[in-house]
Amino acid sequence: MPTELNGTQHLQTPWNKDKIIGQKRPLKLQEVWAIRIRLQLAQQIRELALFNLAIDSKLRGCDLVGLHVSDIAHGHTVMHRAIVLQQKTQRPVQFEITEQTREALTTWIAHAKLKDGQFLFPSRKHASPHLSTRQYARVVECWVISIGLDPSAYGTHTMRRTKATLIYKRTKNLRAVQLLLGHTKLESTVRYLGIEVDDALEMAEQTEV
DNA sequence: CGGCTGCAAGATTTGTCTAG
DNA sequence: CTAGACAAATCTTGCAGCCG
Repeated sequence: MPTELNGTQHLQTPWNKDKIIGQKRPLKLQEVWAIRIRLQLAQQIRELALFNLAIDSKLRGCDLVGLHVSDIAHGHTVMHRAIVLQQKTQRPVQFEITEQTREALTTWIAHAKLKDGQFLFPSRKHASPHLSTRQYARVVECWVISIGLDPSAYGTHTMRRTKATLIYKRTKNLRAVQLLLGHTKLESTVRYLGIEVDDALEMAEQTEV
C-alpha cells in the first residue's frame, strides 16, 4: 500500500508493513515443558490437549484445527499414531502421539463429550466448522507470553518447527525430519531448517547406509 | 462481557519449473 | 543434477463485530 506513516504506531496500518519479521523461532525443550506444566496446573484441558497435539503432530495450524476426532482416536481410545492429509500439499504425514498427549486428548474428548465424526476442536458457533486459525494463533501467543517470551518471535509455526528442530538437533537425521514434516524433497527440509546443503546431503547419505 | 470468527494484505512456506 | 526463481497455499496479526 502507498503511505506508511510512523512505523511503530499501532493504528490501522498493515501489521507487518515495513517490518522485518523473519521466521518464527522454535521452542526449546524446557520452554515446552514450562508451558505444559502451566497448562496442567491451570486445568486448561482443551489447551493442554491442543498444545501437546500441536507439538506432537507438527501440523500446520490450518490442518491442526481441522482435525476430526476420528483422525486421532477410535472410540474412546486415542491412537498411538495418526495419518493426516495435509491441506496445503495434499500429502499424507504420519506422526506419533506421545503418552502424555494421548492422556490429555482422552481427558479432553471425555470432557467435551466429543463423538467420532466431530471436529477435535469444535467452534463455539454452530455455523462455523471448527476453531479458527485466528484463535489458535491467539492461544499460542498466550502460551508464549505466559512463560515470558517475546510473542512477536513465536507463532503457530513455532509449534510445527519445535519438534522437528529438536529431533534434528538430537539425531542429525535429516531424513527423519523430512518424513515427519511431510516434505517431498530433502531440499525443502534443508531450506526449512536452514542448513547447509552439503552438510545435509552428506548426513543423509551417512544415515541412509 | 469475554471468547471467538472473519477479513485484509504483506511475509513465509514449500512444490515445481528452469537455467547453467 | 543443483541452485535459484516462481507460484500457490498458508501464516501473522490488528480490528470489527457476533454469539452464548
